[in-house]
Amino acid sequence: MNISAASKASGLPVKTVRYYADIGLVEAPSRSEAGYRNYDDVSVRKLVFVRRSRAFGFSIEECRELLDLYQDQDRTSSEVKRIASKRLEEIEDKQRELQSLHDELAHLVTSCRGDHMPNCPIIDYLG
Amino acid sequence: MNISAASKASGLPVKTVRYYADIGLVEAPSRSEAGYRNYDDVSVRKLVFVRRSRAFGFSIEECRELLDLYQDQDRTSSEVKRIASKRLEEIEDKQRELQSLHDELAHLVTSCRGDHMPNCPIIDYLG
DNA sequence: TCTAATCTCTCCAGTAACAGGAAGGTCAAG
DNA sequence: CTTGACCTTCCTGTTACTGGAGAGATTAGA
Repeated sequence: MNISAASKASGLPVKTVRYYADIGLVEAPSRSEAGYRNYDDVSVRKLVFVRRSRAFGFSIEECRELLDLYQDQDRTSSEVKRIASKRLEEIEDKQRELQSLHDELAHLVTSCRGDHMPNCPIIDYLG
Repeated sequence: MNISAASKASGLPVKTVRYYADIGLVEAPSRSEAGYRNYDDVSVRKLVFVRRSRAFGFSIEECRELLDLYQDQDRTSSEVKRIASKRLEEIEDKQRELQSLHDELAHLVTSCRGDHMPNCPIIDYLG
């Protein structure tokens, strides 16, 4: 399987697949005579794993840890849960932050008439 | 007012104040004989304006637009409202995304026992 | 007045996670 | 045999700063 086949199978852009190999996250198991990367099903499964992890917002380093645990038959689920819980807390923090930003900005936008006059509560608030 | 005084007055780090001058966002009105930046109240007000705008998540380019409108006596509030509404929509998009991530991840975390066994629904889901 | 500490300056590098593009080799089809 | 679609590596750019080096300026204290 060359890189574009692996790209399609994993759902990641070719550039990203190559990048993950560069940083030692998911490398192609071998190279062709001409130097082309050869991917197999195992590597593609790892790429998919990383894609899904990234979709949850895990950083590359966290993906590396999760990938290690994925491959470790002696892992404990508590290790996985710790990483996931940490991410969940980050999400909740971000949600609270966005909520307060939203409320404040929505209030300002509502109170702005949005007409041809210069007077604007949004600008007033920022200035 | 030298740069550290402006930093304190605006609530922005010295590095950031210098950076904003570098990119032509908020420049010091003058320089001392030795080349030190001299800030005045007007510039500090602009720095505060940018700090508050950034806190809402406006990009530097949006801050530039908002700052222009701030200083433009002939602005229309509709221009301001358009930019703010755009940002508000981005926030709402992000909120929806985070909400679905949260629900999914929270479900997984809840269903993971977090014990010494390798079996883990989080890993199963990602793999 | 000398000195040491604390400014300030400019310039360069690094961050996260890729994306875009150039230059050049490879492969399959017609 | 050529054409077009691949593949390779390497370099640059993205966002909004932050950290640090090296060097000059200023200020407080002895």
